[in-house]
Amino acid sequence: MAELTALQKQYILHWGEMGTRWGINRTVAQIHALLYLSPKALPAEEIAETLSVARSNVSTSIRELETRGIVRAVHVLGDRREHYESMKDVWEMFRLVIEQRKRREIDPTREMLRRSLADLDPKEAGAEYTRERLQAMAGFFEAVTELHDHMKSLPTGTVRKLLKMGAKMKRKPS
Amino acid sequence: MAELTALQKQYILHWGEMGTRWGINRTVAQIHALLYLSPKALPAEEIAETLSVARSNVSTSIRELETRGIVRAVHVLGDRREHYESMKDVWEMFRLVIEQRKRREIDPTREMLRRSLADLDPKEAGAEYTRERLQAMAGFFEAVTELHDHMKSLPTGTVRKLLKMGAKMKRKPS
DNA sequence: CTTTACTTTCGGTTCCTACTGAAAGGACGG
DNA sequence: CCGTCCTTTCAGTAGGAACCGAAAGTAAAG
Repeated sequence: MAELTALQKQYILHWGEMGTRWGINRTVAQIHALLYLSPKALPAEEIAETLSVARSNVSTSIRELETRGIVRAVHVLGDRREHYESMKDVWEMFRLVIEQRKRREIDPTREMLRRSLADLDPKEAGAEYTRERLQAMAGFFEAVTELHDHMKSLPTGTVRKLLKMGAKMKRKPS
Repeated sequence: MAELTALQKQYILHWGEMGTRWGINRTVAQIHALLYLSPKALPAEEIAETLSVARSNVSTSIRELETRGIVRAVHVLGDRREHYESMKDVWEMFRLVIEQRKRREIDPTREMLRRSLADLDPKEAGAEYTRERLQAMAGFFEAVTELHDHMKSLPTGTVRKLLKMGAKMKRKPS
């Protein structure tokens, strides 16, 4: 994996670029792409060389990927260095990512909305209208949460099926 | 709406903060929050004052919200200024956002993966493994796209129902 | 046609995040 | 217990996005 094929380069660059659009650090995303394509675990040193980034940068990035649970360290006999490998199950990977994203992007707002609705003083000017708006918004966040909670308890395969089913449901929408 | 209640302030600040986590500009998100809570359309000037941001900043932000289709200008009799109001249907709003997000975050990768799989030279070193990885990844992106395409053709109410159904499906997963 | 009210564009500044290189911090082998 | 190998931490820097205020642009009113 020391030498990258044109295709691998393209994939890694693209993934890095997309990462930024998903709010993920470019280097982090690139490292993930590299590890995902690599048949064997790689030491940090090699990652740094292959991607031409500072060794320290690799360290912090790997750390983030580890916390997210999509990269882990493995040990190779006769080598003192840590080697890193990416999770290969794509569906499971995105399940993780989505769960984390929900925690960061959905839950806080859902709670804020609940609190707001509880705190809302009916005597306040325009309380009527405000309540209406907040409730509409809260409805959405509650629904998303509910759906997510059900899905996360299912194994990967089932989720895949569920998506397929949802796709078919179009035909008899009633 | 010139004077904000504590609750409204809280909502606007929170929404702005969340915006940054969703990759949306803080000011843009705040303006949206303000308009969403406002019973009547507001002129840019008033938005700027209420949020304490530069008038020009409001201009560009409003523009972005307009392009996304979640804010529009309306005219008030006897007033030369443009007044802006937010879309109030939350579900429709997120449908828009998700669609745009998909265009930016899913489609390009899906295409890249297709191209890569087409270009993949079987004689290349490790082509076997690379193909396997790419295919797994592509499978996910194709599934997401398929699901989205079906959903976007449905009216808001149906999507809401669909989500509810998905939630129930847990009980008989077969 | 000119004035006035309003909006947008644009160059410069500020702020924030990502990245580097150097130094400090483990841990293993001898 | 010292030296070596590897990893992490940290302060400083560079690059980019957001924001401001001034200037230019547009359109309605008189």
